[in-house]
Amino acid sequence: MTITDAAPARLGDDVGACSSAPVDPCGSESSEARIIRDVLSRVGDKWSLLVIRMLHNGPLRFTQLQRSIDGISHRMLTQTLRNLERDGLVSRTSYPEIPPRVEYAATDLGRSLALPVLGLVEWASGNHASITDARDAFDAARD
Amino acid sequence: MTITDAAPARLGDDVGACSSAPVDPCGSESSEARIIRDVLSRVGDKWSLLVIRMLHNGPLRFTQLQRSIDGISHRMLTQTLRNLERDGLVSRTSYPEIPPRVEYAATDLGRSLALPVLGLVEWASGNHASITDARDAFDAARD
DNA sequence: CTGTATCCCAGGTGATACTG
DNA sequence: CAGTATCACCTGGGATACAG
Repeated sequence: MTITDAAPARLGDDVGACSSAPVDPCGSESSEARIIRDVLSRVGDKWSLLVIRMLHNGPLRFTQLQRSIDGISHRMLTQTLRNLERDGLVSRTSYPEIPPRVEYAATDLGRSLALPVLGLVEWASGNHASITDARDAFDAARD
Repeated sequence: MTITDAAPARLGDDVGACSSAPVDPCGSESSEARIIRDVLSRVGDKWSLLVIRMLHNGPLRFTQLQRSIDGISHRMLTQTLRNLERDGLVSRTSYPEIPPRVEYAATDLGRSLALPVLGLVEWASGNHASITDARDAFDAARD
């Protein structure tokens, strides 16, 4: 986990903090980077988190999800659900009735993901204003 | 997600679905959804988190960052740094020397963001295997 | 060294129509 | 109701050249 690995010691060390090693230069950097990007490409798309979040309180049907998530298209909801199902974050239960009924629910893995995600949401809620202000200031200073 | 070169920062563009109620339309739902998407579009792009992470231990120069982050292009590093600076997550200090020297550092806001982000990274590290397994199983069952 | 501008392509996403 | 396929668009992002 974490960030404790290939950290170059501040300024001054100048060139090539890791230029001597013939193999695996810079240690496990790219490995962690890959994990970060991996989780982001999974959860960082436009809709996944919103779906995860909606399913956190209990199963929902396709149409219920579509109504709950403002702006999501039919196609993207299907696609998002497929990816989440594929990654074991959401389960799909189909009832062979007429008309068909399908319920989606968060798996344990999906619910465990919701925890750190909520941390991020909390940060976003708390610092949303700071970001907006900073952005306005930056744009204003750029005239 | 939105990192357009000179984007005029579109904020509340998610209207449409809830147009009837005169007060607090759609409840707090769409508001939270907007915040989630907002933070994700900021941090969920391909490079921002990696930059934030590299700057967590101390300031770095442009070239140091480029060498540290595997695969990032000149253009995207500039662009990512501008966006982070604009949002108050990174500070930029230019020393009028020859050749020019510019140092980037995480702001307090940037560092505070790193915390929940690390939670996500930790989750990713811990559950990476589960996801991969689930995916393999899903793909195998689909033959 | 740092930053900007241009060209260009792959991929994500919406609209729409069709099937079970 | 739920899912799939097709098309068309737009944006992210790499390569490259140029400027300060």
